Amino acid sequence: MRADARRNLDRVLGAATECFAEGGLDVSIDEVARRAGVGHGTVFRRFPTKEALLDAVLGKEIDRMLLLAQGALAEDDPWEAFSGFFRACAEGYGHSRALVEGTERCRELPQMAELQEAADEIVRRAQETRALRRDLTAEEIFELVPAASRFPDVILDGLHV
Amino acid sequence: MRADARRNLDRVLGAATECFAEGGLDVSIDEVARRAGVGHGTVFRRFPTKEALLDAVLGKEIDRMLLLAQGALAEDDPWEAFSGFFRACAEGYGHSRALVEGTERCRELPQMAELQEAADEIVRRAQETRALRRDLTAEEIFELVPAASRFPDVILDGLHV
DNA sequence: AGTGAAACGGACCGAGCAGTCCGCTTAGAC
DNA sequence: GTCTAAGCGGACTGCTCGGTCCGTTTCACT
Repeated sequence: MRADARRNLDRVLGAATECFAEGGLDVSIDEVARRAGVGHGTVFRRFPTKEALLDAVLGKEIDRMLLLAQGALAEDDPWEAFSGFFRACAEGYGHSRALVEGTERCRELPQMAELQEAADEIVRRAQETRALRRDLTAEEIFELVPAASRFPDVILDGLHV
Repeated sequence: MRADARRNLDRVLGAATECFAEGGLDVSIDEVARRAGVGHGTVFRRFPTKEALLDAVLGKEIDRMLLLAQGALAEDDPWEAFSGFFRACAEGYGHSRALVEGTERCRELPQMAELQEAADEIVRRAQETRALRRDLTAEEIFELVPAASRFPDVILDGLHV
């Protein structure tokens, strides 16, 4: 891969991440290209459709979440692990409109399976110690993340037993 | 106003309410007109812009909420009044994507001032009896409504003292 | 039934979007 | 320095959408 191509690819991914985070998934490719300082033809050469670009951006966000989840699984106290991870997810959501609007699309990303498993385990451990209410599945609990991005303490209070 | 005009106006408002509730604010005017069984010229005759139609639909939803709020203010127990109203709001949000996506726009509707006042009073009373946590304003509390549309009990647990 | 105004609806316009294409530029191997 | 393939970007296309316009239809009053 040529050096200029590599550089432009990085710029495009960076610009797309920022644009979608700030303006949501409806931001146009022209806008992304402008912010990246390239022509929009260059964007389409790397990502054949807008959806492909979206998947790349969301995939990187999922990867970041996965690292956080693995960190939480290394923690001793299960409630601390859960609440810390939950707060981190909430903060991520608060910083990115792309995540909020793209939750549905994320479900179909390959990385998601692993993240799902990690999150399940974090929840299972916290529920085992009776610190976390047991009438909700992991999936349901993480539907509360968007709300928690504004008021994490209220939500965690509601989830604590 | 001619009878056919009145009938078509009702149909358009009804169709718009359904369309925006199901598909969000991005549903096209053509779609609304089709569901109403009229040409899209007829829609634009009554509502000069799409925004005007949106405001009409959202305004009617706000009116419904206001009735619920006044009902709650007639209730004896302040916590019951608050939690009942909060649940009703949550259910309304759950049934309408228009409300979710149009929260911002609602803020500028004339009816909103009165609803705001009523909600403030409902919250004030519940906080006075120490049933409702006092570290949040009414406005902040109602930002939790979208989350509560899925899991009202969790949110109310988090809000109860 | 006749008439005039009100209402109708679809043809039409312009803007903005995703996606394509091709002539020009440039990196980097020799 | 030369050469060539990889890379570039902007002109272009087709589509959808909000909004306008006007010839035709329908209501409702006498």
